[in-house]
Amino acid sequence: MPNQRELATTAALTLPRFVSSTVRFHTAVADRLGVTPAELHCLQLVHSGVTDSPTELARLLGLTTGAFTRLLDRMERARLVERVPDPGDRRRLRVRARPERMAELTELYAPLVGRLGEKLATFDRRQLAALVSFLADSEAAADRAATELRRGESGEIAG
Amino acid sequence: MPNQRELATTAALTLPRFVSSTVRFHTAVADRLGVTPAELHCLQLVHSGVTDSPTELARLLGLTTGAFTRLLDRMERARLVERVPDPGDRRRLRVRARPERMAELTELYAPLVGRLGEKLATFDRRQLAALVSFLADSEAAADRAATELRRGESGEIAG
DNA sequence: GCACAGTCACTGCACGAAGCAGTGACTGTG
DNA sequence: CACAGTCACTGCTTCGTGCAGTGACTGTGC
Repeated sequence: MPNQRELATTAALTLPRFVSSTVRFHTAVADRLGVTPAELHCLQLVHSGVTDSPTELARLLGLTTGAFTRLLDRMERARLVERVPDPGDRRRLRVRARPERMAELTELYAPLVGRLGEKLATFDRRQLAALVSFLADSEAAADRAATELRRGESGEIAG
Repeated sequence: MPNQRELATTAALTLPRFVSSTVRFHTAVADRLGVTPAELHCLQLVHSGVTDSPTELARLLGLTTGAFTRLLDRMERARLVERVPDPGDRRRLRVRARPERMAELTELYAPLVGRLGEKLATFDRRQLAALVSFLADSEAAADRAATELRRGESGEIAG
């Protein structure tokens, strides 16, 4: 049974390469949709129902509201999303993903999803449970790590 | 036992969010190092010994050699890498990562690696084997999907 | 041994994405 | 009804990247 230190070492070696291929895939999907990686990121946040508020989206993307306004302009021009006025507060706006373009997004993910689905089918219940749990934790850990890194951004390492 | 269709559906829902958090983490690490995501990607390629050829690195990053020259300029100025002349062919160059800065990179990854290591320690052999195999396949699949997307980039979807 | 095409890294120029700072519309509170 | 706060939006600037062209160098054919 491998101990924790060995596992951490393995993870340290594997993780960066894994992250890199993931980023590369994400970028390729974005290119195919004709958008930047940040725009794709935004699209997925909206599409998966995390939020539809521009200010909140800007925060999640690490952008200023000004930059996000331009991003919205581009995405609306590309017919990926539309701006919907908020009936309760006329300062506000809601961002809605256009279903017809979402199909394209799903399509671009399909080859990867399909291959991974095949792979998953070779696992038994316990293995699947471990995997699902691990992926959920990884997502949370990555988000947390990203947030922590952003928070302490100014100055510490600069040298 | 869940069938393949169900698994693919689950994967389709989970994957984009997982990819997004990963990208977000990668971007945060890059910001902390004071480099762009592309530069970090390059750094990892060099550091992990994939290649040290500028032309090859540019290809892997999806950049032109011109753009890559600028990228190298910035990374060399940031003391992340250095240009080393190739003794065999005086047109050529080799890119070498600076070990002292590589420690910082490892450090930035450490929190994530640590948490995932802890999680891994709760799994048994069969579960670990499944996970390792799945991650390896995912990396390969993501790379392949990215390459395919890049290859067929021009025109098909544009409408 | 010498010209010549090919390769490699590097340099103007242009464009696009994003930060910063400021503006105008709108909200809720005293 | 005045006033501070919020929200999205607009100049201006900076920076990363693509494109096209340049100069140094290589190996091959004559």
